[in-house]
Amino acid sequence: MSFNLNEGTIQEIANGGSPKSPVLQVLGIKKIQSAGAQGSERYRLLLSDGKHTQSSAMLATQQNHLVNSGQLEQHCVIRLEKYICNTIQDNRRVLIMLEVQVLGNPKIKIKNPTPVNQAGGGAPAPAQNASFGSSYGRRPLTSVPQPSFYRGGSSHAVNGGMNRPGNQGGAGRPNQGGSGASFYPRSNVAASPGTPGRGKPTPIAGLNPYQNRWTIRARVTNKGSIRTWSNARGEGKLFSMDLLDESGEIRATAFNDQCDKFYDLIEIGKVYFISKGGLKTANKQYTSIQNDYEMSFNNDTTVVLCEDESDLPSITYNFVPIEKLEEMNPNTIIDLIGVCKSYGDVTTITTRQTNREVNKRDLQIVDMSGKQVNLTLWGGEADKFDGSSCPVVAIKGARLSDFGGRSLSTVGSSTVMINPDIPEAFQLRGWYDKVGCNSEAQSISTGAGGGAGRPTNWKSFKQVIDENLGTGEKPDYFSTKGTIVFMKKESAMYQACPTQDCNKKVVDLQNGFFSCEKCSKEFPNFKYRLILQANVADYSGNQWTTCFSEQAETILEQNTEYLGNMKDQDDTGFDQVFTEANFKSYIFTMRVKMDTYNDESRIRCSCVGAQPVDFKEYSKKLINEIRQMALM
DNA sequence: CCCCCCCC
Repeated sequence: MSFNLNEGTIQEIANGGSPKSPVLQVLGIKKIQSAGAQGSERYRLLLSDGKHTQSSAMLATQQNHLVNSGQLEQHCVIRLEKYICNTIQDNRRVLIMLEVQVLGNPKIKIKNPTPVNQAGGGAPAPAQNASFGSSYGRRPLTSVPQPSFYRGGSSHAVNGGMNRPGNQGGAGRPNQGGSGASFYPRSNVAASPGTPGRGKPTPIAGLNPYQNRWTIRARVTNKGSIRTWSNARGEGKLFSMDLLDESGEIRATAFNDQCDKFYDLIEIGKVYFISKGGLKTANKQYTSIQNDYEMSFNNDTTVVLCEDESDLPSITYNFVPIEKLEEMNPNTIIDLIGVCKSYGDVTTITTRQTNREVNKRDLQIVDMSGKQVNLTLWGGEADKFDGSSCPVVAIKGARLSDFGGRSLSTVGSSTVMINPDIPEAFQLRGWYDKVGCNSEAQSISTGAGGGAGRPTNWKSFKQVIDENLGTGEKPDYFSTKGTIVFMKKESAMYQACPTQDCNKKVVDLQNGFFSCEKCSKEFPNFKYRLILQANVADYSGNQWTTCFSEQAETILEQNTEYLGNMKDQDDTGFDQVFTEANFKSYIFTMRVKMDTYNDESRIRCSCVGAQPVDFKEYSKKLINEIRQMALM
């Protein structure tokens, strides 16, 4: 395969131009790890257009998955669908790659490019917001105000509104020098000496603590209520908000004076010019906002409403599949999307610390990973939730807890969206209606609402061997649809201690008394117990298994006492029971565990459950498996 | 400068 790079585009960008969707080659990828915060990696790329190279290109964090998944690697040829260029100190330009399409990998460097001349002279930085691809209009749906699809992939943004007609290549958005005034509309909201007047807003992705003259243009996607605190270091009040633009997102907090000054002004969903404020390293433990830094408002901070805002996205997500939650540390804050398969009633609990009454509701959320997780909603969110249509639920900023394995809970700063108008939601809807609704998801949450007890772990006998089940420290449990093919009739019953809950085999003293070693007592009687060795076959193989009383009674369709009497008095009838029980099928739940006896280790399989086959349910499972295979 | 966010 041969690739044509768009030669000259790197120089054009360096000069302040904004060529549309340039095709470039990635010559190098360097991971930049920020100190402290986990998961805050950034990738710096060396780009080539065949003629020049550009070394200060940063991949927007929302695109990190391309590198992490191996799709984007050295020598890949890419089409840069969306990017912005940010001038930093000494007039250097940093290219932020917002959306990248990988075209292929020729595995070698194309041509012999030389570093681009960065000194763009006094070039007036005409179009920093360059070359944004088209958006697809979508009809408004649920809670997203005037949503429109903005960008695909596992993390994406939703536009705050449809693009205006003719909005191509920057028309209708901030552009060349003089028209900047329209970009900074006169505002009566909070005019101040610091009101921005000239230049272009800084992309949020370009904010850093080493630069203090900046103005961002951002949508408030979330706003907390005013909270007060009091600790050893003092006391005060604050509120936090999440800010979003095309390049990224950041959390901002206003303390004390700024809290009073800005609380009423800031409204969720609106776009503001915000300039000057402190930036410090973000503590990711408390937020799912994808930014290494966090903003705090200070005395110099100005906030000006921007009414012309339909081009800005209204929310971004960084969804984590449910199956990944099991590997994550509890207490992290994550974004999740899934279908609400079932839900509980609203219940009221009393908090331990403050004796406050609060409402809660548990939802069971499934996604295409085939896993299920319990999600707790609180307060008004719990009250108003209606799950009757199995809606898609997207949560930004849910807290992962280790209760019952893993479960999720909303917190004050979480945003819950029902049936959001985003590609993932449509995909989930389609999957759930066809496949998910008929399949049994494996819950990663046990306990309240998380699905009763252990999820069914379907394994064939062959899989049990292939996957070495039962060889670990703890026993493994699995279920299979199996058929009894042979039973050891002679040893199926034994004489046990008559004491309640002591099932120890007794010794017949041949004098009318029976001795129990465990109880150290002799009894004039005994009780029969079942211990049935049965050979069970499924489609893949067969397995000897030990069935104790309850399961053996199910399989033999007789009660133990009655069988015992038969064994003593009615040989023919006793035989008949086994003949009739043979070749019957059940859903067997087995426990497998390594057992060492006389230095010999072997896997012991005991039957802990034998349910009659519910053919309708079992067929659903098979149909679903066939559908899953068709999807592969 | 907060970072609490409930219950099983």
